Amino acid sequence: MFSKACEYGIKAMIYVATQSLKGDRVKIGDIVEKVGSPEAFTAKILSDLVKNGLIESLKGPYGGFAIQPAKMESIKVIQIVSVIDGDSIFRGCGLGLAECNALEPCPMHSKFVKIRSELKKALETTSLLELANGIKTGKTILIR
Amino acid sequence: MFSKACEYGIKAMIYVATQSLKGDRVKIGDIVEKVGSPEAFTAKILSDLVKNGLIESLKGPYGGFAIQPAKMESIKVIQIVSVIDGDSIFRGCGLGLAECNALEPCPMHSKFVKIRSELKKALETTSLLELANGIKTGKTILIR
DNA sequence: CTTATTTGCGATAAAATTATCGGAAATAGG
DNA sequence: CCTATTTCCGATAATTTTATCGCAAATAAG
Repeated sequence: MFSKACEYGIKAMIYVATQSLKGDRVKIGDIVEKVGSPEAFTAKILSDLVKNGLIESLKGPYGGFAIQPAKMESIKVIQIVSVIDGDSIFRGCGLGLAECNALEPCPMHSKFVKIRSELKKALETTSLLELANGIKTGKTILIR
Repeated sequence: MFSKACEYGIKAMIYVATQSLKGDRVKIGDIVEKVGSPEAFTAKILSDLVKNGLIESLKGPYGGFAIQPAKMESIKVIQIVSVIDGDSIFRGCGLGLAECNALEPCPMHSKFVKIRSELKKALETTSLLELANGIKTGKTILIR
């Protein structure tokens, strides 16, 4: 469904959020330990998310990554996915046609329309805060 | 969503089905022209589908690929997908956890459960005959 | 200003996916 | 049998994705 990069990015964002809720900045080594992802690769992805304003970073000692708690409610999963994987999951054709719409649909089009819109809706309505709270309360996990 | 290999495989199966409904065998060159996929790669995929009994092939002159019309109703898209991409779309965790279930869920688990089961259901209930008929009647297209 | 720390970034490498090539095996027809 | 045709199959190549490495840039603290 998502690329590895996207999976890592979402999980990293969630972990940083849980620590930012406690007022802690986190460094990359910390993140990858808690998320189970490769360090340099994850750093690249986070760098991308920084550029897109979804997370902030600070270099040097006492530096690391953080997300302002006030923003966590408004940051939705779809934004993270869009930055890393683009919008092909929602917009692209399930069978790879260059163009595919109700007028000239691929054979699976009608079957996919509903599923895609539900996926999009789920990602649009799920906030980072909600996901971070799941981890905080121990209801969900980031690694296994 | 699906791999390129899977997209090609599904479209090739649909095209072969439309021709088999007319009693025609089709060769690989014919298929890739109608489906817009690379020849040798598509041949590999079809070979895989032959091994798994979803389509039959015949070598030599007047040979090619065919699907018995009587089987088209019982061949569901999920079988094609399973042969080519496996079942990770239905069974795997959306965030890549090795194990992820209602007891120890990833943060997105509850959001994905419904979408995945609907996707699975759609693929389970969509038959090759149905898709081939869409092409036959001109309601859907395979290439663009 | 110097040092230690940490992200940023470009180059590179490894692995997976997608794609091509050449020839072997099968088969229909003359 | 011989030939033409077509799938099958192993090797290889190209591309994309995933991952690593080394060093530059920034920054906090003494």
